Amino acid sequence: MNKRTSLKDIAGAVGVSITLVSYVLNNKKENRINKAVAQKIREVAKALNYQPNQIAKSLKTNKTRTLGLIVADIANPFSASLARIIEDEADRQQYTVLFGSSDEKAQKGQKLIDTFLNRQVDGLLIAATEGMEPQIADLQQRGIPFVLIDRYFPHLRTSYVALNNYQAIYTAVQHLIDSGYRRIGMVTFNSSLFHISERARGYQSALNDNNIPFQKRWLKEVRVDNLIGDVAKAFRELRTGQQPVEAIVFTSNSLSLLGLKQIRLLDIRVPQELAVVGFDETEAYDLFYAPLTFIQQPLQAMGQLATKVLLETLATPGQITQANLDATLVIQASTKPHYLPSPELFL
Amino acid sequence: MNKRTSLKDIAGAVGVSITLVSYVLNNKKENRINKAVAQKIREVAKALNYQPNQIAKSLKTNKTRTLGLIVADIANPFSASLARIIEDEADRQQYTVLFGSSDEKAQKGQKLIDTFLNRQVDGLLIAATEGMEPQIADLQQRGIPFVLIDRYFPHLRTSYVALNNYQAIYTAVQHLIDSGYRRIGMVTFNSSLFHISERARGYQSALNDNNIPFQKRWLKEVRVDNLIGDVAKAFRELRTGQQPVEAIVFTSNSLSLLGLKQIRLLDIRVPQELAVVGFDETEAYDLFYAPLTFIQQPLQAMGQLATKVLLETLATPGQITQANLDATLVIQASTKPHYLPSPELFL
DNA sequence: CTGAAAGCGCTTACAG
DNA sequence: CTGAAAGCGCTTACAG
Repeated sequence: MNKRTSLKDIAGAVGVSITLVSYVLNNKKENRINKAVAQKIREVAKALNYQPNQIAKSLKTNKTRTLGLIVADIANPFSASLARIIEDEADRQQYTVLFGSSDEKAQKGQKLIDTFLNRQVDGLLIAATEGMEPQIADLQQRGIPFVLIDRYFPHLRTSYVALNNYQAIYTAVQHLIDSGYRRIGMVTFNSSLFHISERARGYQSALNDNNIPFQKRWLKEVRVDNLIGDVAKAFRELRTGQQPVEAIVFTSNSLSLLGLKQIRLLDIRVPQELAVVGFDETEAYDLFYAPLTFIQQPLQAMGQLATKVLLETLATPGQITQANLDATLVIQASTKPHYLPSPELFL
Repeated sequence: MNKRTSLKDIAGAVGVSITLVSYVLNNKKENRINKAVAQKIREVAKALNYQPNQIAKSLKTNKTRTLGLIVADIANPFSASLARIIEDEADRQQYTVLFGSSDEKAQKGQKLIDTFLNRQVDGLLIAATEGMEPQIADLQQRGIPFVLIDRYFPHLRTSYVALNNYQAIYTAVQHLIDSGYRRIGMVTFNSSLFHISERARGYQSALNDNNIPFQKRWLKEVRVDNLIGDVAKAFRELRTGQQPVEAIVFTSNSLSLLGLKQIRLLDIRVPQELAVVGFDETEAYDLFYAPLTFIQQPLQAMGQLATKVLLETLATPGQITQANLDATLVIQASTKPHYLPSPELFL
């Protein structure tokens, strides 16, 4: 690679000091600098195609204008969409984003944090995994700017932007009950993370508030590392026995996808035989024969707000912002009222 | 943020020079260094939780161990999956990845290139867009290490790792013809990029080699910036008139998804009324009622090879590697032979 | 076996 | 209005 032009090169060419070149190109002390000289410097800089070396700049200023983004898996549409929103918001303020996938492993998460900090990122956006609580507490204690995204730890007083998971699920279950469904199952993750337990809590509260006794066998918790098998098994169990469930709520896009696949394979009629509520908006739902009722996360708001909060924290260290954003329940045919004869029957 | 510990801090604590600390922690000149001193330095470094400042290191060594990845849109599953593979391969060699989305705009692509180069990335992985040819030529001429991925410019002698698009489509169309279909349509992008024109060429060659006269109205080119409307329109046109097509090949995951959505909305029976070949593997296809025949890209190989080629280029500048990887046609029910009565009829 | 010194490309307080 | 100088945290050729 040809040598890049440096401030020194420009200074030499114009016959001034490096200092002056730096001031001019950074638009500092404009009022005190000779206009003609400034003009000349700008011209030469352009002619030599000067591009500042951000590394050198960073070493001096201690700012890299780089953010570190840690997601569970960038290949997951949820993470990828979020990444895109964050990229755009960061770019708007001339920040660039390093990314890494933790695969839901605390150890990989820690490694990414270390790597990013060694690269002097100005701040971190972290979708935390199970077991990362001590690491997050450590970041907090060290005064490193970060914002948790999508998941957070209720016992830690840190900034975060997350979904109001309790409300999201409660609303969905209430909607099912209002539509005449009583035996309502839920497929969720086997995880101690707060956002997951909140979903279970929302589910149970909704049942409870409607005087429907919660049945343990209605709540299926699957393992992330055996998703396909566990969802299939959970689905079978929910649909068999004396009293199969009449409706199922899935609590992530991947769970919804796998659940719908089961429905298709078993040729179950939705909503006549089973009502379904999915999670997240996905193009994939468009291919399912029944338009799906789903819990829509405010992705755009979540990504933008998290980025904004982080950038504000960089400007004003120490301030803590916590946001639980509400989900929207998009109601479609997959949860049509149970007690009404299906319109299809009249065709 | 508390001050990080530097080499100086360690040197001070141990009572040796910064030089020595640097040598020890980088495992250099091991044989000439006093074991006891080295031991002590390591202990203190650990006690003070020393983490090297990569920025300072980079300024000196001119290596950042960072790669810049430019995709069309990180939110697209194809880009996101590729990003994940690249991340893993880069991580294996202690590289970190900066990413950015060009939105298929040459200008955004150029901006990303500049930003990444200013941040002194060691190399670039670029999914080029229409109009980026001069920019790529410029990179090449400046001796900047990069590898094009997924797309390349045939007139430029640069490293690239791409799909053999001609073969991919040819194979799919040949398969349709072998299965008894004659009137075969294709929905592709309206783009001058080589990988797109190669798809059209593969399509036409396959028809030609089988003595099926190519019909202009069979080849639909849609605009990226009006995808939904254009695909719907293209689909309608392919299915109407005197001689509607009997089969359609879609040439991207997004086009396939939109096409399948049309099929679902219009309640077309696949493959009885229309055979379909999709592009890329997507979980979404699992929700479509008919298992889909699709063109499978060797994503893993593509991402890994591209990253490896780039890292090799960093070690041995100037060498050029070009790879066209073959796609695999995964044959399923959506292209069942036309001339056989559908098994369904016997049920 | 060890360390003083130069230098990577910038920024900026200070002096003139 | 302008510039010499220090320094960010490292690496490494060189001297001893």
